[in-house]
Amino acid sequence: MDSKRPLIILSGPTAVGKTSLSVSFALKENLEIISADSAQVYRGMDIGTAKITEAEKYGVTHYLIDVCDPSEDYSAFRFKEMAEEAMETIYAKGKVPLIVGGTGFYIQALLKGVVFDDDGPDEKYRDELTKLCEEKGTSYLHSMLEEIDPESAAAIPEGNVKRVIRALEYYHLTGKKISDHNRKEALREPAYNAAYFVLTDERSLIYERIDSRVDEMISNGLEKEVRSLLDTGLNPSCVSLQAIGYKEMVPYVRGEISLEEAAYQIKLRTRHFAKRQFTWYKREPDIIYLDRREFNQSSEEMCRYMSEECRKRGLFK
RNA sequence: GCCCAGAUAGCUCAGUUGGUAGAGCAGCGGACUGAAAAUCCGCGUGUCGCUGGUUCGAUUCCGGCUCUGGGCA
Repeated sequence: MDSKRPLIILSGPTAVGKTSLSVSFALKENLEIISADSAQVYRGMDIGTAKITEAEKYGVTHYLIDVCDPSEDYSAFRFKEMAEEAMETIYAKGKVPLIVGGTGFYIQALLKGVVFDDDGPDEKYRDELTKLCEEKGTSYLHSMLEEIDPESAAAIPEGNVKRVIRALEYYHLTGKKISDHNRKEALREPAYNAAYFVLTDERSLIYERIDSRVDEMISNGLEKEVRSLLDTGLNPSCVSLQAIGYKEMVPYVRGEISLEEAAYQIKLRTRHFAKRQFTWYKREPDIIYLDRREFNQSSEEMCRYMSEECRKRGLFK
């Protein structure tokens, strides 16, 4: 019936328990896992990203973990390229890929086959615009956008400098409006025959889990991990160090804030992140929610349900 | 026991020359198409500690009480 290739996705807010469920399900259905996580790609960033350990993998093959140096800039574009390559490998083995991770933006790019048709990022141009913004203010940049692409200017608040810069960059590289591009891409149908699961739980429970996980990270040596990253000469403003847990530990390591303050900030920002993830999923169509409360927290029951849903969609032969 | 200072939103506090109040943070909602664990936008009714009094009207002034700091004994 559906000629599209099969794809299973398991996403959900941070600290909800995706990793453990994904391994159980992969073992049950003989799947291989591709990580859709913007931070676990970086080598040497293990504790703060709650990266899966070899022991936790139980022999399941994982892709897109530890594939970048922290000095590199990973992106949705790179994720899509690398994930597609990994998927070919998996299909060639006669298996179905399981995408696991909390970066909804990456999943969207892959699932809908979004085309990134410019040659970005243009770091030089970005730096130029950033400097311009510092000198002349955010309204100046925004009015530049207003001139070339009023629709984007209306959609992007003046204060959102990163997205204003991206819109300007897109025009700079292609001569086209990013608003036209976005409108076109938004109409895309999924490129795969997919089952998109989102694992959820009561929010207060997730918040509690976040708090205790952050405490664990700190007692497991997050400070040391951040120190050794900085010791390699890594610039604290690079993309990898903007990840939660790292960004907040840097000022502590420099002696600017207390450990208590750093821990508080990490917990807070992780909660905010989880909330943003919830918002993202609300907007995504065709999500199959897996609410832990409805499965009595039993991963066995959740796996059974996932298998059923996949069969219904013809994902398994 | 006495003296002083506090007591206002979940927290830290501002304020009302007497007409029932507002910031930051938290929290909640939202945006997002090559930085996404990034970045940004929106949402503020709470016995103004309790209790008497003065007043048309008290969270605001006066008295008493309770609690919390600090000081003196």
